[in-house]
Amino acid sequence: MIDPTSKVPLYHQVYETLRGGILRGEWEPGALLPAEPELISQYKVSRITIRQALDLLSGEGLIIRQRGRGTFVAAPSLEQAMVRIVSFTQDMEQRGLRASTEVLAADRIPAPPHIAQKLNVEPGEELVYLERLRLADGTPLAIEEAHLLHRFCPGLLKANLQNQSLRNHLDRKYGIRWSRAKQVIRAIQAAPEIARHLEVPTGDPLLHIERVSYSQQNVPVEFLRVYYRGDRYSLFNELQA
Amino acid sequence: MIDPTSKVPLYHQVYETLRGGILRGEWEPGALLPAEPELISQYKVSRITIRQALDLLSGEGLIIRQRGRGTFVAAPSLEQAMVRIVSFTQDMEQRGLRASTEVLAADRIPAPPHIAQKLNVEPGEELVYLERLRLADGTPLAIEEAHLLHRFCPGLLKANLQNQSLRNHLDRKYGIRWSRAKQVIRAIQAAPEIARHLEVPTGDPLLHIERVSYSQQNVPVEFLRVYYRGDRYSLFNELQA
DNA sequence: TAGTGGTCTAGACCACAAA
DNA sequence: TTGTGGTCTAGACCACTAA
Repeated sequence: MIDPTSKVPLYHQVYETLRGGILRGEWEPGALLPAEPELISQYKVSRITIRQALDLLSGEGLIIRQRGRGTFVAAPSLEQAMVRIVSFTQDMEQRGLRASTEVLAADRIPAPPHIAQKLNVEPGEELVYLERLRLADGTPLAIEEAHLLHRFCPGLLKANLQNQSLRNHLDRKYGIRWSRAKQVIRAIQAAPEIARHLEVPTGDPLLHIERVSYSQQNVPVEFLRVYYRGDRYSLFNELQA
Repeated sequence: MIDPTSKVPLYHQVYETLRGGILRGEWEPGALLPAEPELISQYKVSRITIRQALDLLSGEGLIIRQRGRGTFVAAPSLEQAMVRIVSFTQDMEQRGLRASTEVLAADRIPAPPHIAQKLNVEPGEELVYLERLRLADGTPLAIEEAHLLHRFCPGLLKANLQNQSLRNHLDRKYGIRWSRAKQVIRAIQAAPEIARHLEVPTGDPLLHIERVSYSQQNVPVEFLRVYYRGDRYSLFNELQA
């Protein structure tokens, strides 16, 4: 499973392997991971290398290590929505809600200047514009306006995005996976159009997030605007000294 | 400087020492830290131990390591406000604004049930209540309502908190330092009283943060509510895949 | 007592940056 | 070429947990 001749560091290969297993759900939350000596013989690397991989997982909050007991898979937490790129569906699951989606608009548009700038392309570059209403337990919770660089995902509009996650589709059809994203969080008033879709009065407070997502090649590919109903959505995080 | 007989791990002592130096500003942002071999001879520990300390600092974003060049002190970023416990003054500095404060209320009150619960004490326990208007470049930006457990900071109300940071005062007089904090971020409407102080219309959107801060003994000591003007304040952060 | 993760060491080779 | 940080090893002792 681990390739010692690869240019990817061994500890990172171990990390990716374990991380994949955890995210794919091969171990339930709370499950005991193999002990360090077992991982050593399984992957044929030294203890320090194994521990380097576990350190990464622990730093991400994916595992919990307890001296004398073992290493456990952590339960996904609400705080992950502020640290990790999480899909709407995953986010809702963690909150104990059922997610559904309604596509409001799907078009090809030329990039307006301010969006072109965030995506680091020329104004007028062709974008895929996707506007979706996100519901939690059947009630409107958020509106997402995605702007994707068309040249990275031609033909995306032909896909059925009502029932299929955009994230999976980008991965499977175009090989696009996010590596990281930067976002800005604000409180704003609901514009009439948005308010109507979210079924709140115009002017109600919304939690607004603007996010630029970068592909694994570290290229900005998506500019996303999300409007969450202020009365139904909040963010959690933990700060360090 | 490093005590090998201490029960605190060596790497953590090195980490604390370097971290303190960086936070106290002994190195300017962008400054070159001593190279690893130098730290080894300086602290008389092995390279792995030094690197363990540097890994922590790097994970916090306090340093940037570049192969072949060296290790540099990172410039404080706006994103730190979402990862680290940052004072209002520090936050404003990073945004290029001048911070000032007006004390609106300072009292001793019995803990209301919902606050008592967050602080893990009985309702009625005595609290120090401190309401402050925070200004940026002379204009109202936020209102902070702090609730502190009185028994940890008796006599706090006698202090001059107009010109002195609460954080420094708690540290110097009571030995209270925050180790971590949990917070919830929401978008809400400005209530009339808050709106008046912030000089915005009632009902305007505010970014609202509720935070419980834990002392180094891991005891919740402060419950804080902050109301930021939505038009003048936003949060930044970076997400990982 | 046996097994777990936590800490620490000395030493090695590598890739990258700068002079 | 020199010095930097990046990776990796084998081996050791310790503290904690659970049986």
